[in-house]
Amino acid sequence: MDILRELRESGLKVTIPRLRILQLFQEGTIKHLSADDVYKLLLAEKIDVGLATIYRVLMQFAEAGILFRRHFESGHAVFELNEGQHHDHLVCTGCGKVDEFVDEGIELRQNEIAAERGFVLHEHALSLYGTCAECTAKKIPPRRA
Amino acid sequence: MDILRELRESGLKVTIPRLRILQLFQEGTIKHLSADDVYKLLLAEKIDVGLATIYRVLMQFAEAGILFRRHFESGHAVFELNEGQHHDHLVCTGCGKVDEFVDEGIELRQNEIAAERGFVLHEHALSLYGTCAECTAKKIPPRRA
DNA sequence: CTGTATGCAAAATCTTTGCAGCCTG
DNA sequence: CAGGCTGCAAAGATTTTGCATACAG
Repeated sequence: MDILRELRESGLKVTIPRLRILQLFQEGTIKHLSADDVYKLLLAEKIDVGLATIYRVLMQFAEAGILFRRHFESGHAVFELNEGQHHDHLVCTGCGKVDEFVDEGIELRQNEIAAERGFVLHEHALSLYGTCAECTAKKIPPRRA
Repeated sequence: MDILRELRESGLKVTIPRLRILQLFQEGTIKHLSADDVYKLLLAEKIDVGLATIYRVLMQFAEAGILFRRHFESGHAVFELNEGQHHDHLVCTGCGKVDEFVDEGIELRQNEIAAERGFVLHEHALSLYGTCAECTAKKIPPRRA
């Protein structure tokens, strides 16, 4: 199993919480999960786990490069699988849906801008906030800033 | 005074805390301030103010469109003056310095991307994280994710 | 005067840490 | 069997809310 290898290569012991958490992300049903989301999902599976463990595991996964930690405007962190391919986010403020995209042109300009200012870029986050087609149809108003 | 008008137009009474907070941002010495930054600055000015008031005022200013509320990777919110001109951020993870930029090409692509997906865009945030020239010279390593 | 705004303290969130015992390798 | 891992509870950090009093208009 590929999950096992990923854990071992990070020097992490294979435990029930780690396995289940990683599986949750790899299933891909919901790509962006907060610590609390994960907690609730595991409890629903009758897995006896503490929130503290979730936070510790998510942090370790992020440090190991297995997951990314994102901060949308929500005030709390959400995690998503690192699938190699970098991408940016399009967040619907109506229903919370998160869409992903990549744009080569934008990536290039970012590097140019950083270079012009003498910055060595090691990460970037582009998030677009809007109302998706369904929410527009339902006339759900843009969330206030 | 222009500050007074801005407050009155938002239907907010002109009080010492509001005046001082708005002045802090308009002075522009530091463009991005957290609630706690503002609190400390006001205390240093011998102004008797509570943290709760700062949060309330910052929130009201953000709702009135006077300030923007940003979430960089720090886990807490920072505010900056709404100077009309939209811009994005280049954050140094070494010293915390925040640089600003605008790129017409990126703006255009963002709108196209949103349109392609049926989103009505009402906001976006692009933050580049890197190491600035000075920190690179001092060999300050990129902060871990 | 009237309704807002404020300071203080308590509560609510989200996240991290300490600790004794459990489990993987 | 040793060291890492876990759950629980407590502590931290940031932000919000309740309430009586103070102040702007």
